[in-house]
Amino acid sequence: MLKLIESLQAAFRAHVKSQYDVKLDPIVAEYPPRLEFGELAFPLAFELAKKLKRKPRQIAQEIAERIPPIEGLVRLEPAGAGYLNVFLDRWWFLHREVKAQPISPETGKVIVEHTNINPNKAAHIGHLRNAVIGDSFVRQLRFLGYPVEVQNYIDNTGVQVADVVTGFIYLRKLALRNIEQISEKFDYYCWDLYAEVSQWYQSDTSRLEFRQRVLHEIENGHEPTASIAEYVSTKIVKAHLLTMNRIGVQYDLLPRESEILHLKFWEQAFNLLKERQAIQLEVQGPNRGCWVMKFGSLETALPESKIIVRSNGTVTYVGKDIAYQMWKFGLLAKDFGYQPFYTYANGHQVWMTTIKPTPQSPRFGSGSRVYNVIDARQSYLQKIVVEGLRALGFNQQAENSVHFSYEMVALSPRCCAELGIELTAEDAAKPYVEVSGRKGLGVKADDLLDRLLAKSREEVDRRGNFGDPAEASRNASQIAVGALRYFLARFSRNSVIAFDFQEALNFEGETGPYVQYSAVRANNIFRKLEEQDPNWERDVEELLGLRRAEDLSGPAQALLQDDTLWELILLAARVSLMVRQAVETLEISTLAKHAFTTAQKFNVFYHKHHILSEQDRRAKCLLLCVARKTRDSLVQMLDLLGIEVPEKM
RNA sequence: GCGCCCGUAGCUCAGUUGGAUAGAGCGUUGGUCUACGAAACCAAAGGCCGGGUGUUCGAAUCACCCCGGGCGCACCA
Repeated sequence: MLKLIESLQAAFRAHVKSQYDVKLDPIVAEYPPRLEFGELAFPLAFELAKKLKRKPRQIAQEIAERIPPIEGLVRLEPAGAGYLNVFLDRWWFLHREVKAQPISPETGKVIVEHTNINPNKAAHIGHLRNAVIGDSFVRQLRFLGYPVEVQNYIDNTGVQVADVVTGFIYLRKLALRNIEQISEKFDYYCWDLYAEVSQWYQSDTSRLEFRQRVLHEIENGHEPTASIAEYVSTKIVKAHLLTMNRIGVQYDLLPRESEILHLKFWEQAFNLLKERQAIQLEVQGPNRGCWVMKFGSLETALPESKIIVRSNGTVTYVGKDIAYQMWKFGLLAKDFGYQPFYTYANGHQVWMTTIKPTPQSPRFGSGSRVYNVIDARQSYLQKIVVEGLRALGFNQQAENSVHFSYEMVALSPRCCAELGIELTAEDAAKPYVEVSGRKGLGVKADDLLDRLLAKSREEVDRRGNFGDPAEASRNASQIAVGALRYFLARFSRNSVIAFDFQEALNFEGETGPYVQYSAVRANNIFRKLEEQDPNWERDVEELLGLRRAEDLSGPAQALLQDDTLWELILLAARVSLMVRQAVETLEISTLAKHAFTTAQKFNVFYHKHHILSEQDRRAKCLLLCVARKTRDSLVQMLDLLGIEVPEKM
């Protein structure tokens, strides 16, 4: 499809240049709203009309009449106020498109950072959105041929971990060996403890001193605090990996803040920042004694400034983030040590940073493009990180630092009621409530998954497709994951999701299971066919060997004119263009939508044409050809969304 | 106060870097099961695209101004 569009654009560009001496760029191609307007439409006559001061319709007419014939077109038609509508030779197009088109590999490593959950409590629904967006994006980049490295940053020395550690030591008064014996789900236990500690501070703010002490002890490796912090954060990171693995999300590397500190990444970045005068020491004013970064254009009133190093000499989060971002681009001349952390059931290994390197570790970092999947609330800080790179003179790296921003997941009022959450009057008045770990307010990822699983298992059992409970369970899990991942992918990234169980637990209509079901139906056709006629592929190949549409049988020729089939071919042909668009605009939902539309059209096709009972051999092969192409593109799109196709549904 | 984002059918959302008659799903009403399984399909009802002004051959889309809502703007992360 892309090739066809490019050749049409070239033909139009050349024609317009020679006939009107006008250079048009770009030449926009559109998909007409209805098939009666053709397969592609070019509004270029509108552009020309402006330059030539003539009526667009007249120009469109003229071009349609005078342009030399183009391969693959049946006709070119002026329409509406001045469109040029393209009508394709269906057999010619189907012929080319049915063959899978290889994608050439790209060079330059892409680093995608996502998930980044504080290792102090269970993952919640907001983290799931991050991971689903990040992982789908990674899959799409890989589809386009990019080498991708997935990083999940672990802030194991921050306030949030310190809070839970404070809770263990000062509130629960537990030693490490007691903590190790906690039998309940550890991330859930910490979820409650974290909320409890926050309350505990609130009722007596002098208790915040405990937090300060703990924070300090973690940074300096003071025992037993440091070991407790290490135990807690590592155990929770493991829990997060398992939760995310349930929905098919895996990582390559877990870079930890502790190594950024201990390997003195910051020191080196700090020296460079000073050397290149990207930051200045404030000698007066409220920020006296701090190193600050100033940015913003000088023409506008006040330049903004951000504290990078506090007056007590410690570095802020943004400072550490600048150092980390520099490392990602290979600008730091330092590197982490790496150790294997966990091996997934599929054999893939996640590595974690350490101080001492493991001899044969893979190479990480040194990307040429970096995407940080972080929610929109951190836009300001992400902007500062990029400004930091710019201030250091790394303009190219600044250009290649992309904040993949998306909106948060909030809780709908109904959802809060269902969870038994009592809201303050202020919160109750809002259209939705922000998730808050500190308040213990939110839907835990594993809970949601369990509920989805229970519901899909019920559906699976009702249908009685499986004798083996293990198979039924696997099937139910694939469907539950499909529902969840599709639900989180279908919203455009700038819209806040007001989470609602009823919607998330739905398996009908615009949902993951709907798309999965279409793919399963398509597979069923081929499974049955395999029993009836194991040599069917030979017949289909023979059909595709026919050069001219006239060689098809009468019924097959008639089918070629059926828009139901034709639409499916067109949708399938657009898949790689959709992926490209999704990646360029950072909009995963584009692909989710396309998958749904394809599934919808397939279901129409499925109802209209009963393939296996088709008597005409050529017609049957044509139907099979369309069904196979559609199935392949559905499977492909689902895979790019991280959704598996169940065996039965 | 400043900055970013959102406002489209009863509800939840799409709307292809300005294009043809604004589309889905849920919900509602009424139809379709002889199994390539109905987790599906068909049909109906439902819209001053928050309001206004402008730019344009053309605006849900762009600009400006309002109105309503969300989120940021720490020597927290």
